[in-house]
Amino acid sequence: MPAKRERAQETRRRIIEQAARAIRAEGIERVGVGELMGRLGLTHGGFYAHFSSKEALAAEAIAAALAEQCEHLLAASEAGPAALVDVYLSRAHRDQPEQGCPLPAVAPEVVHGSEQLRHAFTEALRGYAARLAGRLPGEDPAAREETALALLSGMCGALLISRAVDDSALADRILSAARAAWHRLLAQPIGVQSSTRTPSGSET
Amino acid sequence: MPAKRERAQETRRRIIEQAARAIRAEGIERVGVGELMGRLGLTHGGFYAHFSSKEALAAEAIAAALAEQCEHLLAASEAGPAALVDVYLSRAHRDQPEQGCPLPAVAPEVVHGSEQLRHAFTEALRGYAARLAGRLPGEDPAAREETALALLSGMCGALLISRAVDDSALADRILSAARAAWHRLLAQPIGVQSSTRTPSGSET
DNA sequence: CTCCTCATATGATCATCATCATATGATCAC
DNA sequence: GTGATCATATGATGATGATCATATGAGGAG
Repeated sequence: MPAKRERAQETRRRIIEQAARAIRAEGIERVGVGELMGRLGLTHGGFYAHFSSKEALAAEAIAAALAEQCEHLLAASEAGPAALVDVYLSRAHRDQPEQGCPLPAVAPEVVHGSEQLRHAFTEALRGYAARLAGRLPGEDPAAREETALALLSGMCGALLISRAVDDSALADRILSAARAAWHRLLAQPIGVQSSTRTPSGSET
Repeated sequence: MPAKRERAQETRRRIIEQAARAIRAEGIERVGVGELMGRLGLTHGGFYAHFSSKEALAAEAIAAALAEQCEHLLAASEAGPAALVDVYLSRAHRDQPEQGCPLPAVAPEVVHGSEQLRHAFTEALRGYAARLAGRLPGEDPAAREETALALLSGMCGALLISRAVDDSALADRILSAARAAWHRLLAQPIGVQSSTRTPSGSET
């Protein structure tokens, strides 16, 4: 009975895909199981044939969204780290959360989530930062990874606040200010802590 | 009948104060009206004598929390902008969200909140950034305000991700990496956009 | 052709929660 | 002291939503 099983797997995949979009746009808690299934032309009942709980789905959806966003950023960063910043902190990214980075939408909910959810989030983030680090300037791989963590979390915050704000002019200023800051920072690699080393590498 | 009215005003104040703490620790949606009143030794019924809705309370509580945190940061920044960064991105701040900055906890919920809530948030944030800007290095007031926006949103993101993560070592790395990044940035003022001006001022 | 299996649907159930309607009981005016 | 007033309490109500129990119906096996 391969046909049936394939169909089920395909449904499962579609649920994750849809959840990955919905969660980024609305957050985990605001997306109901029934609503999610409804968007796929299904009903709520079948959900638990695929996932043990809503949180289990959330964990998979977050990982999927992070991986997708990571690919997107890696592609953008082929033009250099400045391009990466510009893509992340763009108005397009701010205004299309369902296609973008899941961090701003889900991080606050992960804080209060189950152990399982937090672990899935952590591992996905680790991979995200590690891959991004390869695109950053600097010689020391450890320092590049620190930079990646600071950059990701920092840009995530700017995007989040920019989305929360009422006034579009202020929202734009937040984005452009953050872009300027990170452009500066990436122009020279960051040493660990406050120890200032001899700066060396510059662009990719 | 002043005694009665004073009592009611005092109760109202206590509700806001308690909400400001609870919201920072758990987010708006996770804090129920009944639970909140219960923590004050009251019951849920009287709530609507003080506030027209839960969101109205949230708007006031967020503004109160932002103002409180602003005072705290201003005090810390008397030792210079680096101290401000160190206080915000400290483990203590990460581990005591109910006493700290409301941005990481509430921003994601504000994004999907009512117009009223978003507006209250925006105005409070504007004041927060403006006051902080006074403590930042640089000659141009406009540029200092840009820096304040980038700094606030960026640090908020680092704190948020640090709280979400499972692994305390990784959480600490996020904080220290962000500290290093912002120390660097504040060592020289940021120009607007990517236009590079002649850097001038340095520390406080 | 008939039965079985499994993916999905239908229809509870149970909990949580914001909100409102009404009751109570203390404080204040007279 | 006695009645009015208002802050707070008690007790619905209605909505939402996760989860589960059971039904259905289309494949595939014999």
